[in-house]
Amino acid sequence: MTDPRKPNPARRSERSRRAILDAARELISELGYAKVSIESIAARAGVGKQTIYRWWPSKGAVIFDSFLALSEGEEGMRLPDTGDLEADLKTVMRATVAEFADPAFEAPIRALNMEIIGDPDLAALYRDKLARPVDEAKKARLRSGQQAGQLAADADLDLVLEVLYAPLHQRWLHRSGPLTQEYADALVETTLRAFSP
Amino acid sequence: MTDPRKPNPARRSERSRRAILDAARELISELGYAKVSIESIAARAGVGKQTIYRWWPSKGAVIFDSFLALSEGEEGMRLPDTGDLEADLKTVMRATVAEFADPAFEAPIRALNMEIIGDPDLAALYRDKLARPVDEAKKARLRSGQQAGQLAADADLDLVLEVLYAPLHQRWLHRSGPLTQEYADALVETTLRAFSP
Amino acid sequence: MTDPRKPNPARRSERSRRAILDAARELISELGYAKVSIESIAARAGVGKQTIYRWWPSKGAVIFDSFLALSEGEEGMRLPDTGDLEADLKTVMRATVAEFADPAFEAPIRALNMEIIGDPDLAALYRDKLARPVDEAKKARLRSGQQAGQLAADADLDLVLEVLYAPLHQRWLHRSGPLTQEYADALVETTLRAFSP
Amino acid sequence: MTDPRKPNPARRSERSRRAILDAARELISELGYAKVSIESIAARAGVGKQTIYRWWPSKGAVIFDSFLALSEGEEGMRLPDTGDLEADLKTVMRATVAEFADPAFEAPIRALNMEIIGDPDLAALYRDKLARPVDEAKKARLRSGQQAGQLAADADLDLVLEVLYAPLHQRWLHRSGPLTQEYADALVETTLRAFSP
DNA sequence: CCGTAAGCGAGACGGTACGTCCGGTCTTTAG
DNA sequence: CTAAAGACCGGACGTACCGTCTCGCTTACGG
Repeated sequence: MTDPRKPNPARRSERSRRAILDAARELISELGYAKVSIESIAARAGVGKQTIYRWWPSKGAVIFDSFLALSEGEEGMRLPDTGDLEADLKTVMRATVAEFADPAFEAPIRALNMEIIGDPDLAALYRDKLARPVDEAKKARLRSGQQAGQLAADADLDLVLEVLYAPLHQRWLHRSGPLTQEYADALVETTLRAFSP
Repeated sequence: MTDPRKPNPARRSERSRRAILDAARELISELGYAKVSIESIAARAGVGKQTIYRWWPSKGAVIFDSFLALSEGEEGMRLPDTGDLEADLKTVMRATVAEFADPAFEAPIRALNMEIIGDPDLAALYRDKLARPVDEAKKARLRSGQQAGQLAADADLDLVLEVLYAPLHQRWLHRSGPLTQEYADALVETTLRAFSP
Repeated sequence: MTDPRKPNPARRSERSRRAILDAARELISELGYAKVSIESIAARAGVGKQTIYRWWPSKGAVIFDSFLALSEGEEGMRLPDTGDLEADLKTVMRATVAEFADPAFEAPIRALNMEIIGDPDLAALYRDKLARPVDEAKKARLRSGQQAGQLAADADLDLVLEVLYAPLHQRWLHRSGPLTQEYADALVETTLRAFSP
Repeated sequence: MTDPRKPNPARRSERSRRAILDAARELISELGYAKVSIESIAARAGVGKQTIYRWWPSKGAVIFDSFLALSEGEEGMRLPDTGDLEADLKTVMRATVAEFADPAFEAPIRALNMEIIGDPDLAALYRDKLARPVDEAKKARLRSGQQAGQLAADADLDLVLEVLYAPLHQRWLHRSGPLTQEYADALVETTLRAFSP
């Protein structure tokens, strides 16, 4: 017996769903998170407000889903593995730095982060759907390095990831310092020293 | 010639200022950042809305100031220095972990972080008024450890601080893992190994 | 060739029709006209909204029909004819007063009147289907009185009916005075005096 | 001690009040009662919705007040008194017929009547503020006729008014017959015959 | 020491957006 | 092919706050 108050997902309009997620992403890029309203998303998407409220519990959830939709195809994500862990990590970290520097990415990702910080449910969803797959790919590369003797065999890979990425992420979030390639390199070197065999 | 539109700070009512900052902090603790409105702050403080708008440019600024007011007396902050850098850092990190675990601190600090992430001006203010003094105290202890040969002489102390604190901060912000004393210890050990002489 | 947009009455579900009309009357009694929506009628009747829109052009039409259904059997309506016109009219008028006093009748009839006032089409339908049969029965009794010399031979019976009923109806609609049996009697007496031979 | 939830009438903006009442009357004339929304009134008046909700409990109340505002100046209403009651009443009744024929009056008055029928509070207000003054003026003329021996000395003037006006009013409300000057005359003659000395 | 200009509480104002309800249309599935 | 179910677009509802704007009223200078 299903709860009659819940909408029936089978009848959901795919056209509307896409229009809403697209509109959400566009508006966030154009106006910034705070100035985007559910009304403006509905208007831009050519959709009734109720259609948004029927399927999402909050503005944050819509925005979150608009990100999820973006990264839908990237299932089999894989990091470079040249055999040189330090070089590979630097490549990846520099790419992350570049991403943060791109204003088209900046605004929406920042908006997503604000949402996540304030909403535990969204945070959990974020970890499951967006962060974990990426982290697993990174840990796969780290494990490969571990087997190659470039990392301590007993290193806690989650901790390694945090030491590697958290400083970068924090600098970006708080704008507390420049995000340069040198900084990315320094973080890689520091992390590898900390977890050297 | 003074601008007639700018209020005269000399006439400012200290009673109102305190009432507003207190009300802001209380409401944030009770309701969380998002549900606190300027109107509710004014009502709780027994103050006209205009009195808030006269002295603060935004809700974020009020909340920020309410924090500033708290840490006003702590000017001469000083970290313990027993000569054992690792032990001292663990003491401090464990204290930070305890702070994050206290729900009375949690909500307001989280609110402050959300504000800072979204508002560059506030972020700058935060760094100057709140973060820098604390960081300087921490760096002073690190420098002392450096002179004692417990840290590489050429270590970039800002980077050390980031490696030490950012993972903890990120875990808390994203609720991506448990904040335990063991975790605090592990971060200290990892950091010291990374920057060992 | 039939118009494909028009539903085929032959296929109409009698079960649904009754359920809708019953639900409409019940809801009007319970909530009053203004608070009854087509959605609530459909829900109460266990019927899709489309089934209502397929067969009725407006909420008013549904409500109107729900009345029509009630008075379906009363085709051969007939007023008492004891030979004493005044006595017979008083009997009928007192019955009308009693009807208006019954709250179970009050709400729906009031709703019907509001609909009729605002919608000329409905008003025409009302006159044809509901008012005329009753009025004809009344005029039959008046005509009988006319032949008995209790009413002027040239009296306009439509006018007589209006003078007799309109004051009562207006008092009820506007709640501008008490609806008592004395009042009913007074109207009969007044009318008979006005149209005495 | 005043109820703090009630707005302070002293601060009320006269400009807004007039703009709202004017907009309401205009829109009713243009669109009819059912199609006028509070939002459209607010928009037309250049006023925030809250300003309407602050001072009126319902759409009906606004529309009612817009009528009240119209008849504000007509305090000392007085009917013609030529000494010939029948002639004077015919003059007045014909004027009423003409009013009902004017489409500019028709729509708003009809709207007002629908409101009154459905809302007892509004009905009471209507009787006190709009109907009573007019009725008193009419009764004054009737009383004068009574003293001149043109009306039975013991006639209940309220009843006289009802017999005189209710048929006309009902015909108009239900559109159940033509509103002609002959009809007006017939009503006057009928009424005077019913209440002749 | 007194007028006057400021800050103050209160709260009305024009607005924007909220989240809900319903109108009327359209689509899917079952019978 | 009808009917139920219910999603859809649209738009009004009544509420909450926004930031601005008077109101009187204290309160503290400055002539």
